[in-house]
Amino acid sequence: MTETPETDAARYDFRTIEDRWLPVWEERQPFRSGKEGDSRPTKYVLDMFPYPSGDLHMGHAEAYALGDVIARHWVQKGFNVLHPIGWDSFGLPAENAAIKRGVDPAGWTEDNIAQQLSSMKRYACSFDWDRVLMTHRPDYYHWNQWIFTRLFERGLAYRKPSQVNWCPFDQTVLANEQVVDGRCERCDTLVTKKKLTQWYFKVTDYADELLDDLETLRGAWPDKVLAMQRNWIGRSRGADVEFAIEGRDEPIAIYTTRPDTLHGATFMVVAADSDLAAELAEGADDATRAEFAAYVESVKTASDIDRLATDRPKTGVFLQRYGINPVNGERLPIWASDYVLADYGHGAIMAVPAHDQRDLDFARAMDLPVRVVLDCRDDAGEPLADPAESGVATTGDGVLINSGSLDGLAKAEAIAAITAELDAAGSGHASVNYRLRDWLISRQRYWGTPIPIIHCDACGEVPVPDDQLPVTLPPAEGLDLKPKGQSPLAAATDWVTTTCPRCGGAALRDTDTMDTFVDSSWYFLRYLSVGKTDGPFDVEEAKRWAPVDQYVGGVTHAILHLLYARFFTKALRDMGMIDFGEPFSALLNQGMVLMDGSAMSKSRGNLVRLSEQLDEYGVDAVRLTMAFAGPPEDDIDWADVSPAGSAKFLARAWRLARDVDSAPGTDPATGDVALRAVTHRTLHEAQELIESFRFNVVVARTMELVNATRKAIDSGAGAADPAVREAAEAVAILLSLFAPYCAEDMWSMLGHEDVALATYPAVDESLLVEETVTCIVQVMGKVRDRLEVPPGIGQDELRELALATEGARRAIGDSAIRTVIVKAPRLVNVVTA
RNA sequence: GCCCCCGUAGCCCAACUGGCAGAGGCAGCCGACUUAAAAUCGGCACAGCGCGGGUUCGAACCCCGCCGGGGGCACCA
Repeated sequence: MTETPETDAARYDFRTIEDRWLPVWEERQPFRSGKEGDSRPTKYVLDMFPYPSGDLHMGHAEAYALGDVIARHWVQKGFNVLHPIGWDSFGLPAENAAIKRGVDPAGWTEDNIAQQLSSMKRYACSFDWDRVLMTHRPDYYHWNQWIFTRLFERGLAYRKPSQVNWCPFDQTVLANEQVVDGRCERCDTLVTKKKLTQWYFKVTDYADELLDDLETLRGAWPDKVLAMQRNWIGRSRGADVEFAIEGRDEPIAIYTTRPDTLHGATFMVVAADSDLAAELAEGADDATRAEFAAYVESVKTASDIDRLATDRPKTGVFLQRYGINPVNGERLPIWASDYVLADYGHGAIMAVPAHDQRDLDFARAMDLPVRVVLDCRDDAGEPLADPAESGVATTGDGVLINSGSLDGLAKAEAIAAITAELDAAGSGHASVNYRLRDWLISRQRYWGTPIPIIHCDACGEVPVPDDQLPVTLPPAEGLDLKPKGQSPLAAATDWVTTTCPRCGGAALRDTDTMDTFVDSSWYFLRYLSVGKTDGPFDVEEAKRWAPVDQYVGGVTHAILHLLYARFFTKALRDMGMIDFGEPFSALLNQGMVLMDGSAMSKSRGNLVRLSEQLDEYGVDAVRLTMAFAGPPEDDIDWADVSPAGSAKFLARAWRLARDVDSAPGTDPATGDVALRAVTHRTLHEAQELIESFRFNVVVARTMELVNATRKAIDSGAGAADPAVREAAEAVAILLSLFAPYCAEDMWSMLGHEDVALATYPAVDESLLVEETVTCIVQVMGKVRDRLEVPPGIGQDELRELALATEGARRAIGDSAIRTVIVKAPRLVNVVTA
């Protein structure tokens, strides 16, 4: 071991630098955004807020690194940037931790928040620390309750009994969105069905708008997310058709997207678990009733397990009842089956086995007739095989046959014709259906927002008056939080027992809590007025800042959270509280951080701890690695990237600032032109690259600039050249987006303060024009020569120069020239005969 | 089954949206400095763009068809 010749101060050491600047930033708070009299134009950059389960992990590190690049860039571009953070702090993990360790969920949550907050500060996130919110605090969920009440008043929050998704492990209901592959999103338990009366938000009222407004986000949101939202809403157009039922006064309505195939209906199917099926079975004989009852029982217990299996054989029960086809008076047997869903359309269908695969499968299983009413052809114009024989339904467009007045028509015409016919006859009409269901928000859990409703025997559901909000959670102490099918709040007798706000009589509080997605559906508005006590947010502040200009977060929320936030935004708009209908004008989805090809997990043994990476390579190197790894949407495999390489680069950049040997404020105009050109080209390009999220390329360009500057110092203009200072300052400013500590230290060595607030340097356009450009000379598309030409060269002049080149002449030889393509100043292509 | 996205050096990734396949980095190799090493500085090599057709003067880029990988939805009538 020998002494290093350099002193500490002359050597890049991330630990020293982090220790130096963290307290300074803590003191200066450069990212406070609510200052009085700030006339800069506004930008709202939002990172999805974290759930406080443990410390920050690599995924957070990526998300916040990328969000920070955007926020910091807009600050340097002269915007008043709002970049807040908070915690999505209600939810099952806190409750489960509480059950497991016997601690208070509130304490557990607050501890984790404190730890994450401190990690965020170390990570140099450019958050405005004056605007922090936490959804588990009464001053936040107060306004969940207030908004709930407004939705209730408008009929957008309502209670209904229905078959709900039930997680037997967590002992709570789940939204459709929280059921993944038939399993509970949280605990992976198979989900079953249960009939319960629950609270819903009427998202379906906005189905059309939620779908149509996606158009306005095209280009600003990832196509993938738009497609997923479109899919989820699942609008389908078709017709409702009424079938008279023998022995029943009322007809049954069915929904179909193919009313043109009405003549091909050979039976009807109702959802086995629907009220309609039960009612129809009631009118059948004893044997049928018994068979039906047994079938329904088997469907209920096994449905979600079996639904996972594809190509499951069709099952069902003939109800011994008949419907009448309105177009031809035929008697159609009515079956009950689980392949028809109770909560889509009318829970009943007409079955056209020839032209619907599911109906055909059922028909073949039950030996029901198949009637072809479409003449379908393959690409060669040959008729397709008879579905009854082949087992393959012909679901294409085809031409109608065996269909009375529709014969000879194509699909679209036939649909129009039959819809008009049904309409005239009063037995049907065009109709629209959605895959989207209303949002079930009731949860039988403790750690959430109490639903602000009082149940009164005399008055029914009575909302808690605004002046009695918030309805705060009773202390967890003494309550058994273990899942038991009923909310733990029900056991808080003193809390539950109350009086009716309307009649003053004895009444009970609703004991369910809200889905935590309610919390995150409007939090972006609460940031604008975190301390406000007389409303959820200030309308004027919303006008000033919202909607969010740039939202950054994981694609895991592509459906749930974004759809709900969009719904809330539209509802709040209709209440007159905001004047826009879409919450997030632009969306960036970062990828995941993997290790060795798969998601990190302790059990898999491939967990990379953020804190350890930060200790080993420093905050800056980790952040830079996140940005440099590739396009932000791509997953990063931590095994493929090199935080050590990033650290090395940062040291190299840092040494530029150390080596600069000219005074601050030196006019760069007299500096080395070649280096200046590189600097200005980099600054010019970087802006566009950042604004199109190509951060990896920005870093690469910055590396080039560092290399060019190093070269200028060592073997060119020298450390005292003004261009070297200009370049080093540009490096510091660009690097501040990715590596704030290193950049701040460089900036300080260069004689300045607060690199985060430094103005993005003006690009000197004159330095961007190149003296000469290389023109490639092709013959028949192959490169044969090159020319150095002025960028403004004319087409004709360039053609002549190119034709005269040695390479071109040799390649052309004796051939006649047919055409010469000239794209001045970069290319000439000679086409020979 | 349906719908999206992606295949460029050993690896991560660029390519002015149709014009010289290579910017940057990792790993590798060589050299300078060093007694030696680390650090640093300088240099080098490596793919013909998943495959096959088509359009074009010209295709990594556009079109068609395959192959491979990833993701979403999935009995929604």
